[in-house]
Amino acid sequence: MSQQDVPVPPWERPRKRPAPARVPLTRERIIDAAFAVLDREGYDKMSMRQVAAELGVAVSALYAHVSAKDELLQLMYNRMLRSVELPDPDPENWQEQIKEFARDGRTRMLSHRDMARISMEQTPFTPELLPHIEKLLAIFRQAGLPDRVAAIAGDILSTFMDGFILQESIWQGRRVEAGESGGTGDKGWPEMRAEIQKYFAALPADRFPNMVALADLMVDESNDYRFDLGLDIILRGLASYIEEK
Amino acid sequence: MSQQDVPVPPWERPRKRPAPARVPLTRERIIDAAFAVLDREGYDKMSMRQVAAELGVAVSALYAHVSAKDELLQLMYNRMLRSVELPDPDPENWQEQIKEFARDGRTRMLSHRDMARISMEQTPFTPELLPHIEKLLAIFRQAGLPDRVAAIAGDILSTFMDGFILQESIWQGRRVEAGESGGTGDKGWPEMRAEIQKYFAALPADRFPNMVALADLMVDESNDYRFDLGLDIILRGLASYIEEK
DNA sequence: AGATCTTTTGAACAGCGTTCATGATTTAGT
DNA sequence: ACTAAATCATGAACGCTGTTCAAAAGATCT
Repeated sequence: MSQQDVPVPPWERPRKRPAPARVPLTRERIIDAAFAVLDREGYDKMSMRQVAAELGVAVSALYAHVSAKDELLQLMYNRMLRSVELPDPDPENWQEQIKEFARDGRTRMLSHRDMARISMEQTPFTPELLPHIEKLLAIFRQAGLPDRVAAIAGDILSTFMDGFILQESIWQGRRVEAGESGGTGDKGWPEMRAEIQKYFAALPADRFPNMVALADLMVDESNDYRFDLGLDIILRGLASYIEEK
Repeated sequence: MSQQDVPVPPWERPRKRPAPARVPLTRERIIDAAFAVLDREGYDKMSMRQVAAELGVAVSALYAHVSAKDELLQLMYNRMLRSVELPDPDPENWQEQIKEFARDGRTRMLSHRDMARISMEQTPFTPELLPHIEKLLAIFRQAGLPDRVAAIAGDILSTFMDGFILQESIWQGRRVEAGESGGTGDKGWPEMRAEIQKYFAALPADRFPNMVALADLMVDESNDYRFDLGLDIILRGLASYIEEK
């Protein structure tokens, strides 16, 4: 930024050509800007025009590097899981390996606002994903899962992950919306949770006995806890197929 | 339709007022039209303007009955699960009960194009859903699940359902898109599946041994089969908690 | 320095959700 | 039956969206 405001000092110019005056637009820079806008404004407001504005550039300039918004979203998706790495199969610890993979994935997703929305729209079998799918398959197979289960276990898992995180971020989105309108409406997570819990507990007990009874458990637990429990349920289910081989 | 083109015959006019000449716009009619547009054009093209056109009415007329597009989508969502009914808990058959519920839900979703997209955006605890959640809880608890598991079992299940169906419909969407462009590109499901399978099988076997080995199983099975297997995995996982009570 | 090729621009198109004053139509009161 | 009141639908407008394209600007090479 400041590099292009200040003239380049002579002693730092060993290059033949004085380095391009204008920093050229690249895919990488566009993706960076897109993430900046996404994190600041959210998915709904992340328009091409906003991204261009972030770069101080005309909208149409983007289309020289990116064929459409869909492609940009795909690039963002790929960027996000660029550094994902799965361990080699360790049949003793396969459940823990999978859990760690899932938790890491969730952390990645949540590290960018509304990322789950973007992830959901992507085709599940992108070339960048193939190595990860391969490793997942390896882990499942070496754990002893029958092939027909191993073949779709990854599907089930990623479906759960995407779905869970998407729901999670939709909830967060609602909270922000509600907070924007009113002056005192900027209620945080705990307040909102308390409200819902109160609402559940106040339901007519004759028609909703179970909801009233479980109001605490349904709402009070953190998303981390619920995610882990869901993960555990799925892994137990998968494990139950091992003997059948 | 033809009722307003042809003058009303005198012998069929026992009403004081000759029945409103213009059929009044109602929420129900708007929802009907919205579904018509959705099924015909898909989610992306289902605009307020299209819905209004479907009714032969100005766009702004809709806003007298529906506060915003979000509300219309919510109404569509509620309409879809209006007739959902869950059985009373039968602890002997709880797994089969849940499976039937899930299969019925999936059928409903798939009966309207892109319905999963709409469903995903909805808050999970809408008043219309409460009775269903209550019954689900009843089934899970009477089956012997510990409370902390029963409380989020419904969450896990619906997350899986929504996620799975959404992925499913995104795939279908891609297929349609691809089919629209090219003349011979109108490839059906089986052709596409065969292509992907071929692609998997043709991967370098040294780097992707598991994918090559499981190419058939990963792609060849129908969505119904995969959905049922996923369901079974989750139910087995849930069942594994029963003893711990 | 001039010509070539790449990148960026600005304007435009068609469509979107939403609002609002105006005009039409149905309902209610006398 | 005729008028006053309330309801409903309209069309135009605002500000936004993704995307295209001829023209201008910039960098590169001879």
